Amino acid sequence: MFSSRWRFGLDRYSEVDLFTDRYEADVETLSQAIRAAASEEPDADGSVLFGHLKGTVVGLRYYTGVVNQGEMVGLVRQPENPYDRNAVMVANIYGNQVGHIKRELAAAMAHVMDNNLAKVEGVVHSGTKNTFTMPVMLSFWGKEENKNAVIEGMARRGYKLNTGGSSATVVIPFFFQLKNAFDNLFDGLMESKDGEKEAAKSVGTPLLPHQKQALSWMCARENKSVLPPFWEKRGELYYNSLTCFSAKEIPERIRGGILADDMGLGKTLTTIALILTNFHNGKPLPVETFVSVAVCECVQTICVESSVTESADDLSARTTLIICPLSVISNWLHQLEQHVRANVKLNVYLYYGSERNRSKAFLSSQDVVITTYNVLSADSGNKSPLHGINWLRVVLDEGHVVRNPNAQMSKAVLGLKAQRRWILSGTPIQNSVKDLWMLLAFLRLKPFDVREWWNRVIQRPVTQGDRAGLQNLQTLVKCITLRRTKSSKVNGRPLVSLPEKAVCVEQVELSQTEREEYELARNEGKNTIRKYVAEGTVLRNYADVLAILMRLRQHCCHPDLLAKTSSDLGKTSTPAELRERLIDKLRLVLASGSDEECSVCLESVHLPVITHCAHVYCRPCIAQVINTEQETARCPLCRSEIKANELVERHLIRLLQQCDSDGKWPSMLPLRCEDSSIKYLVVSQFTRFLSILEAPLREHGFSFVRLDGTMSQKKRTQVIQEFQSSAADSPAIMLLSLKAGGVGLNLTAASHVFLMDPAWNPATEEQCIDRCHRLGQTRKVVVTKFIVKDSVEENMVKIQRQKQDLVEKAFGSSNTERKTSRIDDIKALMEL
DNA sequence: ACCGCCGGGTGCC
DNA sequence: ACCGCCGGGTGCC
Repeated sequence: MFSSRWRFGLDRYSEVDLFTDRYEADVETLSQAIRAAASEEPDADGSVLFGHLKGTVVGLRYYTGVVNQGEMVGLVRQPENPYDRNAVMVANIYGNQVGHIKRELAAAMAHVMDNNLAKVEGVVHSGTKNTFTMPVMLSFWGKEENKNAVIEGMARRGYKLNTGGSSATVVIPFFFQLKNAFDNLFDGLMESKDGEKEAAKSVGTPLLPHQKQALSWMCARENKSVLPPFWEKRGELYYNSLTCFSAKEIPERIRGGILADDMGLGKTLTTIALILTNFHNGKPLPVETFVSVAVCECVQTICVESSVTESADDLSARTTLIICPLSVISNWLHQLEQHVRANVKLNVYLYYGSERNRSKAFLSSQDVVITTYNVLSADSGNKSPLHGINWLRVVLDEGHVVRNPNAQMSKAVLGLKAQRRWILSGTPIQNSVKDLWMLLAFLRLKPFDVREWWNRVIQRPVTQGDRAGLQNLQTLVKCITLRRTKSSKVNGRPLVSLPEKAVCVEQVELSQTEREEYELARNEGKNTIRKYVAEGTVLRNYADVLAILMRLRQHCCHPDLLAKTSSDLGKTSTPAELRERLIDKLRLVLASGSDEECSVCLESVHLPVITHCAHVYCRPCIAQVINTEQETARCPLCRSEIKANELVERHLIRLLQQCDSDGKWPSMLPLRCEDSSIKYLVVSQFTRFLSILEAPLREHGFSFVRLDGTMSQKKRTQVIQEFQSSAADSPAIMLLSLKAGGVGLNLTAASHVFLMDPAWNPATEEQCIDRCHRLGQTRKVVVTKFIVKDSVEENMVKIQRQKQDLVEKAFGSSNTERKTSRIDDIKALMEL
């Protein structure tokens, strides 16, 4: 199953006998990869070349548009043309008309174009000096299924497409190289951008070296007149080497670009510094200060670039408009407050809410106006003040959020008038090359702000694996982007250094009762496993073995965690009552955390089902157990008989948010809040354990929030914001489910981490710790791992690194050697 | 000659 | 356009 485009590509190869069948195995992966990279927009990058045709452009002498040798031209239907409703206009890249396609050919093309059977593109190879007509090479592109219709339709009108060309050739061996290059498109964009610039005095926070570099680069991008990528001066003309277009006037330079630094490197601070440092003519923004002495300092000219040429600018433009997602508005306000000197009066207006001041005069008198994409989008159309102002600068924060060109938001963004344009984004490409178009269009990077040219010159070549296309894309991105990652280095030193991290292991003693209960369970388990070992049935009962381990781990956390067996549900229940209770139980389990671990696969429960003995598993996992053991199938956790038709599924249940919060204060949480500003992450992989912790935390008057996998994205954002706040009444503790949230989760407000129970996979723990031990962390990070002494937890830690291996062996190949070592692992774990 | 041929006028769609 | 086409002038060789 591969895409028609690729089938087409392969047919080509067999035709020209370049490749043999051995490449066919790669086709699936290749097509998938390309599809993923292109997200298939059928009219652009999903198209194949039908063929070429030499045509004629006529009427040159009536129009001013000129073309160069090799220049691409656009073909536009003119159904309203009074002389011929089939008219096809020929225009150069700036949209200046060059001529028309000759009538008879236009009639044939009109049929193809109007029925959307193909897109027709033109390149002029010769005759550019002609007075009256010139030849044009037309190529027809479209969906594979329309190929024959187009070829036949043209042939019927006397035009035979030459289908022997090779422009659509996809050179497979280069593909992976290209794919790799594309993945690294935004890497290493620091070359020759290593000047540093001091921020204006009004910036109160000293910039780090890499931030000074960024400031220097941003000022240069705003002030220096550098030709945009692919433009060069040839005599009196400016020439674009990609499209072969030339113009007398200097192409409009891109004043701005993409700051694509990793999260946490200070894009916001750098942008604030830019606003204050680079006003007109490279001078700082003139701001009022409360202390007269400081006025002199602030207005003082710092480091005026000699190449500043702003004569054509509207010097009355003052305001920088910042557009961001709602969730980061507070961050901007906070950082402006934090980084702008206290004695500096910067006029900042938050253009948000129904009472917002829509006066253009008022808005353009501000230094900074902040608004959201939604407000901008809602405003656009009906006399939007934001669209009526010629801004000094527009900044798109988290710029990658606008990437669907058809969205209202995108149109609103593209309609803004500004002298300088910036995009801030940690991840400028979300999915594919396509995402870049919006960014280039916003920056008005001609000619790529027109989709056709972008598609023809960059997107299609790149998605079809063309080397030159990718190289052009790289050049393009390189010219307008600055990106550093956390691992980038300045003068051989890392950009930022993280504060120290200390990890200590706290051994926890079980109370006497707990120890007795634990030993009981352990001996039971030991005996069971011993029996399996003796019978040689360890592997057949592997799920059971893992369940035993799980129960022991739960013992180490809290007795209430231990799943109740069916006897607790009441043996006298009627089947209907039992079912009712089971549904209730499953609802509780799901409500308290869908990332509950399945005892069979050890992963978060996926497609949860509950057994009649009230244990929750992934449906596929438990189905496999039942399938293997057939009528003798027993619950891996409690050995009750289980039947496939007795499993109760989630979709029968109306999920209710409910927290199981009874429980007793676990003695293992030694919170000492000496410094009241220190915040804590309390992490467990058992969300029910987090629930158990809630009551005692409440009792002891701790303010806390909770983040687990069951929460909606909106709720998560809200909780994170609350926790990250430095306000005095903000929560000091976050109860965090180990697997909740993505890698991007930023919990730097916390500096202490309590890992309440060891995870099978040490990488999971590391990831969790990194949520607070990351850029933005100012304190030393202290991590405490609680391990119950003389328990399975200790052994778990010992074999943590082998866990992945263990699971693989459990469900992997049937290799005898592996089986033996697997059994050894289990024996070690149980101290057998 | 209801043709052919010549040469001037003319010219996108 | 150093073309093609059109239409008026013209007409044996």
